[in-house]
Amino acid sequence: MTFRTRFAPSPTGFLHIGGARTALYCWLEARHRGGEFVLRVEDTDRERSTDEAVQAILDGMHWLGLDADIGPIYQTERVARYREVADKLLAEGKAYWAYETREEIDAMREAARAKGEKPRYNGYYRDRNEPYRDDPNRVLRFKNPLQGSVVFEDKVKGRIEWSNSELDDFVLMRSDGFPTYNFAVVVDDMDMGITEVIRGDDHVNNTPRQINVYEALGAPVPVFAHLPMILGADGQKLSKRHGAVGVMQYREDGYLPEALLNYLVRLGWSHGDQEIFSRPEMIELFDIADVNSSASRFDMAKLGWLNQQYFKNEDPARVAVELVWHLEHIGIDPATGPAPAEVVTALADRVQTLKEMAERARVWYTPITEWDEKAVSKHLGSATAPAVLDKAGQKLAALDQWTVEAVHGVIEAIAAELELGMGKVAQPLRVAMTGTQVSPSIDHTVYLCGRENALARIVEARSRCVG
RNA sequence: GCUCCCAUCGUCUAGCGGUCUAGGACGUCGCCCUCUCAAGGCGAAAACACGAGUUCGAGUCUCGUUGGGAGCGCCA
Repeated sequence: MTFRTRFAPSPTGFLHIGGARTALYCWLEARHRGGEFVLRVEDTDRERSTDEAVQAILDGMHWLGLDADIGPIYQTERVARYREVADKLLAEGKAYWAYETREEIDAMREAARAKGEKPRYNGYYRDRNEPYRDDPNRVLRFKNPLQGSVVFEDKVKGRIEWSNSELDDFVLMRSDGFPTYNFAVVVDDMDMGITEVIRGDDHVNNTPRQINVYEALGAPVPVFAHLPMILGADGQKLSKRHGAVGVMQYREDGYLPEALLNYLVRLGWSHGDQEIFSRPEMIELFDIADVNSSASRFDMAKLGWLNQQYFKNEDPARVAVELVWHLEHIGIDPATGPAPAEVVTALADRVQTLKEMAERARVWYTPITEWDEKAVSKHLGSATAPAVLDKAGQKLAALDQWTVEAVHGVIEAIAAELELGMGKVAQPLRVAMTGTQVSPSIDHTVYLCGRENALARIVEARSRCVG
């Protein structure tokens, strides 16, 4: 039997951070065990499912590189199959029709709650053997065992036991003829040969009833692994207000998919003291059984740090591909300035997101529009600034080759000839090149401007000198 | 209310009865380096929720308390 996991999102919104981690763990577990990864879209809620959401999920998975071996499979396309299985359960006396109205069900629950009991369906039609009626309220309910308990060994939570007396006869098929989640998942996981179910721990409560359905169907019960939640930085459930955004938002915000994945894999899982994991390493080392059983919080600061680690260690050409996307996103034409890979090299240790990187790269692609007053008065207003700029203009114009090293040599020569410290040379030049007093090392800053541009900016800055 | 789950530095975690005067990472703070900003180096502060057991010995096992969370739908 092939090892098989599945990721089964419902398309009622984008792929959020918790879903992304679940998808990652399913994907890793399948890869690690040499099995297959199935993507199944749980769209039986016709009210809330949208095509846009389906697309958003697909886009998110693609961006993260979590490719499925099988799927996407859509549940709505399998309705005939659910009806078939439902009929079988009905024929075998393992399910029955019930005819209560929603109001009656609500009243039933309220009454139970009032008595301090768990709100449940009371099984009124369970043993009545009433003939089938074509009632608009009719639903098919599962005959849950009355006695005993359900026990399963969760791969992350450990042994969980549930008394059948806690479970009621839940709905298998709704009055509209569509299956409920608890029924559809079982049929699907059975049909698709899923051997390991990895999902959020908000499903732990559903597991016992699902196991009962597997058993009623005579199907093998898969192994379960329930992942703890990911909370917001404040320890509260992720909401629209703090961080419950789609993974594609992380792209917009300037994070590399490899950094997000690395962050996510370490959130709830670890391998000794290791923090950085390449994709092959994750596949090799990941084991769902090593996942922590407690909830964790999402920490943007650490994500930022990791993102920067990738800026520093990945091939600049790779990061440049993403940078170009961001440059274009803010209206900069990468063709109007230095090679993006060189920008990556210059800014890698200075920013944590591609968004910042693109913003800070702006000076090399577009003319300076704003001059920081303080910077100008402090560094262009000094007594030595004019001489520095004049010399820089001459020497840079005379350079044989325009390289970072050559530019660096010019700057050192100026400092030596004028008998000035590096600060006295670098700062006026920095203001000339950028209009501000903050930028990467001065040689890179000048180099990235390009000779023509650098010389023009020196002229412009010279005119702003006091003397 | 009922059922289930969870509990080590601010955060992510290591720890699978003795090697824990609890380790690493992010963040924070200090120092160094330094052309700005960073990055980097060095160092510091910082945690076993509480209470009973079991045991020669408990962060590690058991129970309880407290505190979080999830579920109790013809949502998934």
